[in-house]
Amino acid sequence: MKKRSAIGIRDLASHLGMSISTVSRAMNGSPEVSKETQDKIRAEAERLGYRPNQSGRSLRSGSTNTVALTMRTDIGRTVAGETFFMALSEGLQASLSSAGLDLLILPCSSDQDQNEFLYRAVDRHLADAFVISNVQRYDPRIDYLRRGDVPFVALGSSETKGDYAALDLDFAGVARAAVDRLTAAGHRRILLGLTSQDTNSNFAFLHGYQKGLSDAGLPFDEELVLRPYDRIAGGAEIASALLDMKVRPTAVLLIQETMAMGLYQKLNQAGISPGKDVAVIGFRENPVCRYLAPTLTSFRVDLRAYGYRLGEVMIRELNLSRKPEANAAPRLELFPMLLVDAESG
Amino acid sequence: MKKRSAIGIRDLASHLGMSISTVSRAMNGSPEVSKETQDKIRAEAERLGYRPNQSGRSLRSGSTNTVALTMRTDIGRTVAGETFFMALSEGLQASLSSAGLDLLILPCSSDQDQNEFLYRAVDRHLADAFVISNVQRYDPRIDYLRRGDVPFVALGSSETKGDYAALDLDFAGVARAAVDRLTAAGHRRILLGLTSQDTNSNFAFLHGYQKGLSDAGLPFDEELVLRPYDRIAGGAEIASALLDMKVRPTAVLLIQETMAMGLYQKLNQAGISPGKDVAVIGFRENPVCRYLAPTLTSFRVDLRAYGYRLGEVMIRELNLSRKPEANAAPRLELFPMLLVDAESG
DNA sequence: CGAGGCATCGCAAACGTTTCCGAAATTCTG
DNA sequence: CAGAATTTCGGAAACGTTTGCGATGCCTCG
Repeated sequence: MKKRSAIGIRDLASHLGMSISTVSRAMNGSPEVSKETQDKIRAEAERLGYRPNQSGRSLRSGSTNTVALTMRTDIGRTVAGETFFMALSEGLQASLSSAGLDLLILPCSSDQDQNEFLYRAVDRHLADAFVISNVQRYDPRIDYLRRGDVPFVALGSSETKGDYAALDLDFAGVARAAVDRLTAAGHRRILLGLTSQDTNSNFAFLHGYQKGLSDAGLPFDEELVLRPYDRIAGGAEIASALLDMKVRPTAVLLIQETMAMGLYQKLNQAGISPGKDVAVIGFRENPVCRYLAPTLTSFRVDLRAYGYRLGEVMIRELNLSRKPEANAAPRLELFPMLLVDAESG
Repeated sequence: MKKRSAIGIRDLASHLGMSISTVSRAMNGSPEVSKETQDKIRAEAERLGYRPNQSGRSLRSGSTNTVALTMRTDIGRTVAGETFFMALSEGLQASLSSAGLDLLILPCSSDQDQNEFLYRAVDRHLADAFVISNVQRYDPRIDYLRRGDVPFVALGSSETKGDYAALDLDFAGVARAAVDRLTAAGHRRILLGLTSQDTNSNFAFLHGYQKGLSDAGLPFDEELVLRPYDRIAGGAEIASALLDMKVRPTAVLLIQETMAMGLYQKLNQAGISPGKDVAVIGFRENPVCRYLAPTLTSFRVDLRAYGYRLGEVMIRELNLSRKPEANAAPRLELFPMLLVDAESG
């Protein structure tokens, strides 16, 4: 059963007539071994197909040269998460590999607690560093990682205090810009579609929305904020709510662009045409937006670049000699997004 | 820097006043240690927050208790891809965890060679077993894994011979059923939209299509087979081709349902209404299909169940005492799909 | 020419766990 | 009740790698 007699460093060393330590150093590019010997060893390693065993290596050195990205599979299952994680990890991978790091994704299913899930991965030392996604407004994982002194980057902002790195899309900025645009076009009642999750992005989006309103001297009406559960079907919910209102809003701002599908459908059924009777703006452009009719005005982000930047931040964290300050503010970086001027708003 | 003074099995043993071996056995549920001692050890482990170090464990035992799913990120970046892998890995995870196995996703970006990518992961012994996806028509990874005697399941069928397990959606069956349905409705010229990739699913789909035609006594016309590169935009290409044909096809069968978006748009622009003037059937239903107008007729698969089944097959493979037969046929299992009778065809 | 420095490499001790083997304690058998 | 069988546990050797330290040879410099 355990047939796999892979070639080990010992075999390689004896083939070469050299010591294990020299071979090890050569494979790791240590300056202590001469250039020629390195080349010879590398060549022989290639010839014999030797690749260092990761377990032995990380057992001894304590590092795996790997960073793990945690991902909730139930999030991605909505059409929403769509291209997000794939494109992101593509950029992340590219960025990390330039520093000799590997990427690995840890999928956390909906029936698992995402906190316990992370703790387990950390304790088993599956990776040297972690990217946590689906960050909650107050996220205990952040404290855990900081306490354990394991490097990480939060993908998404949080209210949890402390000295750590975080990267997020500019939810607040986008919401504000969208509201600015709508008020400039004369809209005064703007429906806001959030999600039911307790993520910080909801709050940031809401704050941007409020800021945009006050910029225009408009009052904030709690009734105009909706938090449907499902993504696509949530759009229909929002449409229904809109249709039921006595003073009907003339614009809708969606944190989830896929909500536009349900919204469009429901509005059309009611004889209200989106983009004409009601302006619609979505948060993040995705390929589907371009095939809605009318095409959906939204904000574009280069997800691959976003992932690449995420990797850069991670590499910085790994090289950081940490002097943890207790109550410092998170080092939050917001990634820019660009307005895509389409037909719906 | 290496502050992480995690608690080890030695600490736990000395805390308990027992030997390391007993503790190790207790943690692994060995029958050699009495029930009471096990409980006591488990409790203390819980109290101290001890979790076995994965590196040490797998170095000694040679197994990681982990299966890896390889995934191309450029595939997933298409709209359908991500919901596919997310839902799949959710089911897979559930299934594997019932056998005490962990799941881990290895993302392979578009600028990496997916063969080398796998070889590296295998040689470094990142996981005990692998699920390879994006299986090519002749896939060298299969030979590699068989030669190395590492357990794996191919997610997707292949022409590569040998004694190995494979699981796939029933592309051929679906294509045939779709064609049967269309010919029964009187269609005689059916456009077929494949992808430009060299995957076996393209061939299976084509074969099912041909079988369906011959069932109805219709000739096969190579001209009716299109292989656009992009998914959504590919739909537009197909529409253009359709419009240009002298004898215009009255139905379209798509291996990629997202092609329907571009197809619909282009057809509508030309004054041809899909579902009325031209019947359209897609391969796999996804949430978007329901929001197309007209709704897209397609075939449904419970992706979570698909993933769950994948896990079961994997577990079977892991328990299999392998006596590799050289030229045996792959043990291919086809997962059933269900017709969703919608408006477009 | 001798002493010190540098470049290059080998020896052996870890890293944390599993597991073979033997020892001790307990129960069973005749 | 003696001996055998069984249960329960501890000692210690691995697993494959990295790395501190010491050894060797060679070069340089006073």
